[in-house]
Amino acid sequence: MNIKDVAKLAKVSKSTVSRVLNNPERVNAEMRQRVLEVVRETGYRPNALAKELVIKETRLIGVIVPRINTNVFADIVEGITLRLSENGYNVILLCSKADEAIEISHFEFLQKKQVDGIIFFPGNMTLALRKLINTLPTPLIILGLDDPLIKRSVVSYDEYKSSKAIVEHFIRQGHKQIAFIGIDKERSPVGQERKLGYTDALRTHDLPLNIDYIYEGSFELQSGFEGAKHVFSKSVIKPTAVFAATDYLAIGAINYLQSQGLSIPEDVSVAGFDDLEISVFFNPSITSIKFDYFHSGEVAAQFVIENIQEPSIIRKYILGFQIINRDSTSEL
Amino acid sequence: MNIKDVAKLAKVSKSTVSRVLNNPERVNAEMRQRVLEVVRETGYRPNALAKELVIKETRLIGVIVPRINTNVFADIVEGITLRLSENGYNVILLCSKADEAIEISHFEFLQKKQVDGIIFFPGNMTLALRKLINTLPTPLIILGLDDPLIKRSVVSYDEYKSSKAIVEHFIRQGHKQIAFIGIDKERSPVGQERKLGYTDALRTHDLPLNIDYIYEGSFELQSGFEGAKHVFSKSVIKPTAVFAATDYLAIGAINYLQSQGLSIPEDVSVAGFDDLEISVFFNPSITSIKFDYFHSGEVAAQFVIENIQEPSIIRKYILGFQIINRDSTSEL
DNA sequence: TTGAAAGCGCTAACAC
DNA sequence: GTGTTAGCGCTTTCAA
Repeated sequence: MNIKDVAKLAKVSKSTVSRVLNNPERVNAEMRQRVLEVVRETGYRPNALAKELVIKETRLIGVIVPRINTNVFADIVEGITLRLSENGYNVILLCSKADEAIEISHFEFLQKKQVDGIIFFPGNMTLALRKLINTLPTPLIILGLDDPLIKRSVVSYDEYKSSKAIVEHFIRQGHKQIAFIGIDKERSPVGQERKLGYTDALRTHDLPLNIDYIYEGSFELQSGFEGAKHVFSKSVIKPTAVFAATDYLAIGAINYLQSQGLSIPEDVSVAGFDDLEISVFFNPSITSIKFDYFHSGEVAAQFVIENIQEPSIIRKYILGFQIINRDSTSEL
Repeated sequence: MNIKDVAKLAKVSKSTVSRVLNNPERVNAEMRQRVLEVVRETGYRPNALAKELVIKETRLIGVIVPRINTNVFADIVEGITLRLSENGYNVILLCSKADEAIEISHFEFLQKKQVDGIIFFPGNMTLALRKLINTLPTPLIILGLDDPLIKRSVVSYDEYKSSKAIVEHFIRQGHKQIAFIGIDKERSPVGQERKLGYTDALRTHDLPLNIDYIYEGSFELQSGFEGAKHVFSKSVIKPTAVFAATDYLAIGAINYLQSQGLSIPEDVSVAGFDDLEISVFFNPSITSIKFDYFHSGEVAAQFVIENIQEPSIIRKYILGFQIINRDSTSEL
């Protein structure tokens, strides 16, 4: 069933059917009725491929993320999807596993598919990727990473500032021995930003940087456990506070510390990052940094729509954060 | 830049360019080199819309889910996405908010977009939806709900059997006063299945059904708290065990019980459902039912691919479950 | 207002 | 092996 068949059945031309579907006001009521009747009876669905080939607009946005099933990415993707659909756009979702080769092939795929725009959360930034991003003819929004050499709108998270803020929060509470359980450079650039916030906070407040206080592993809960074990067995003077680069890591760390008979926060304060839904119900409830990831997805969606209409606009949006002070941390 | 431009630059015909890109072995090496050279230099990307209009295959699968940012759906979507992309398919992701009208409009959208297949996780099943599902010309896989009147391949979760199993686990441990904290009928059909497993387990073992032991609310943590409060304030004889229909609800319930000075599991055993990543690290670690949602997504992907090749095949896959016995439950 | 015809960028017979 | 041509299903001038 195509437009020609409908036209025949309604005894009108293809053009008229097309008009009824796209500019109904431009066709007189009687014919319009005839056509709509046929459309209803036959269940005719206009072929979007053919239409889009002509109008050069697919109303499709490509979304490239390293993963989907983590709180952060799932929130972002839902924010993007909902906001886009409010504006008549839909999402082709692509998972990159933070692998550059996959990312590049996704870009090629999306170009072929003629998407109207792309929202990209890079794993790591490389030369090849940066070049690709700067030369791609498609509207493109970068998520999570503000590279000065990239001329695109960006939605980023102030990993550095927020990390620094929570470490300074510890310092204000009188802590001087502060450990950091983070994420490997190789695994994510995010880990480095959060680490830098930590080291700079110490430096700013003239506290020594103790290499034994730093552990960098993976995102997994287990890595938080390992990290705390590492830090607390290695160091001579034990830390009084631990900044974990995610709430999962914080929970893992708390588990280790409690298994060693330490009380949180009486013996050690522990803070996390990302404020999981369960963090408030954990025992002790976890002090954390909260970003509204869902909203960042909405903003990215807004940006890409804006860029489709006005490609020259470059915006930078840095998502605000909150320190949520709970029972896992206390004054020294 | 289109195929005609490339042809001109390479001094060959459009067909030759097309062949180089789709059946390179059918064109001699010299011309192939010339064409590939031009493609590389110009960065030409063939327009997939035009191609797909001819070959009638988009290699796109529509995925309709109620939400994205919950552990369950995020896992499913990632499973689908990864498995599909291994097979050269990609995903258009649509969020329905479990709203029938939105679901129906998504189906229409996907038909127009000429997707090769659809994977659909319905909110609730209605007459209109069932009819649509049975008549849609597109290969379609149903997720999460095995309706006897639907003639499609299905991937489902044995909510009933698993719920019954965990309640029977309680019964084997000597519990007789078992409460249920579930989810409103209106919110999700899943809630009812889990409740049925609960009531049937009691019935099977000749235990009385006490209406005061049942609370049905939302998915939220807070609802678990409220549920426990409700059950424990209302009942004369207090329950010795609580089956919560999700781990979030279990955590909420545990929080309430602990706030009342009760020890878990000494005073009350609490079991959850879905085995969140944090459940093992919670204090006490939570007894739960584990489904491999990621894998269910992979299976759905497999089914839809199979249906594209062989539309007549109808398969039913019921995902297995495991009871994970941890510290939140014990013998009476 | 309506219809005829050209064209979007590609593939696939078919003839050479 | 290569080019010519028709056609996929739609929109959009243009003329009537």
